[in-house]
Amino acid sequence: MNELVKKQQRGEVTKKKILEVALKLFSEKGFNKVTVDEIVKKSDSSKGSFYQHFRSKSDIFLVRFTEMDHYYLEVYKSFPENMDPMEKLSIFSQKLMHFLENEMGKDLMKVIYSAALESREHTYFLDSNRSLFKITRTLLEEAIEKEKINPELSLDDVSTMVTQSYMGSIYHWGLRITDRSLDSFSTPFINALLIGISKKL
Amino acid sequence: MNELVKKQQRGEVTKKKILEVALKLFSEKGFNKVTVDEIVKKSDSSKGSFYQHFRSKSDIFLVRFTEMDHYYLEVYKSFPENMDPMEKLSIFSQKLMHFLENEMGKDLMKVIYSAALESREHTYFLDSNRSLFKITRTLLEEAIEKEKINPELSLDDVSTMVTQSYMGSIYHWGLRITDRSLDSFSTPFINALLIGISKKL
DNA sequence: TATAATATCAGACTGTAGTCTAATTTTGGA
DNA sequence: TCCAAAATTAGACTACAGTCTGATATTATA
Repeated sequence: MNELVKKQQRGEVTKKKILEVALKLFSEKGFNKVTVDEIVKKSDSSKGSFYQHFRSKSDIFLVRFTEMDHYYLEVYKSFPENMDPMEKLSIFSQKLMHFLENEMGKDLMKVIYSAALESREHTYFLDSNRSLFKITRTLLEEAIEKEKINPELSLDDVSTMVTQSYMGSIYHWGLRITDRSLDSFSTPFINALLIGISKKL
Repeated sequence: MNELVKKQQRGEVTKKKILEVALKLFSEKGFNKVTVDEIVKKSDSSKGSFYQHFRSKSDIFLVRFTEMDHYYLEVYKSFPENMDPMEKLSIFSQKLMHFLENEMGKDLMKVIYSAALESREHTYFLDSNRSLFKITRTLLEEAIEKEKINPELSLDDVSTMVTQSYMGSIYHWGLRITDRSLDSFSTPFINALLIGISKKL
């Protein structure tokens, strides 16, 4: 065991150290007040190591963001089999937003949202949200099968709309200087959208 | 006349020159490939002048973006008096997105959306959209008066939702590498939202 | 018109993210 | 075990947005 750990690449240890120190500094002082030089100094590392393990300063946040994939899956699996798929979607979205605000925080979300627009690799954001998109797509697929959704809309259509509504909620909240919670903004919005795409009786 | 022009502050002439040169360079090479040094050199100006007239490099784009206020008002005023307010909103939104894509362009929109998240002055974005928000709010007010909207929703609620849907449409489109137009993404989304906030019969 | 206050301008300077190169360590195959 | 290839590391260096200072021009006021 010990040997196995030791045989793990030295690099992984360094990466973890840098990640920890960086996240600690970001939470203490805010992303913009922390420099990469400070991070590498306080983690007894170097610029070379930093950029060996992370593509950019904001990549630190992206790594944390992406690590949380498993949470979405847990929420998804927690739904009872027979629950209305539109209700699942609504609750899933609400829990997602609550999670993003409380576990990730506004600073992180703003940095990621901004960096995604600036990054030339379009994979940046979409990759790290892949498992999230997969879940909402699955839920929407179920809703279509159960004829809960306006039959004029395709799975791609509604899947895009849900993505747009998530992005709109988060971006809007990121801009506002407010104490109101993200989900207090997002829930009415997403629920209105879900009504809008529902099959009319 | 000539005298009046001459009496205009020297500064305004410089500002205009910088703006023109910068926009030309941005459209030729893209925002990120143009440096402020290049802009001031090619406009026979200096860093001092640049930052005298603009708060930042991206402020150039914001100025252009904000100059276009009057367009929204024209569209708004073009609607016949008796048109359904929800239809007005739908058409207004569609024209807005078409305008943003074709007159502003994706590069500009991405830069502005990203800079807004990074700027410490929260006025950055909201200010430059003030007249837009005013119009959508007026349209929503009219819709509420005519009882077209779910009475459980306040004007603030629906106004926020429309803003969220605009931001979501634009942000989502900004991320995607696609030839599809912005309004082909935004229109179904915004229309679904409008259905979702409508008063049920 | 004289002068003080303000606006404009030039360009050197600073801060910081990210790159590059060369040294060192680790690993995997012979 | 030995060595070549690959991974890791250090830190000097570059690029560039934005700041600062001091000079010059313009305007407002007396």
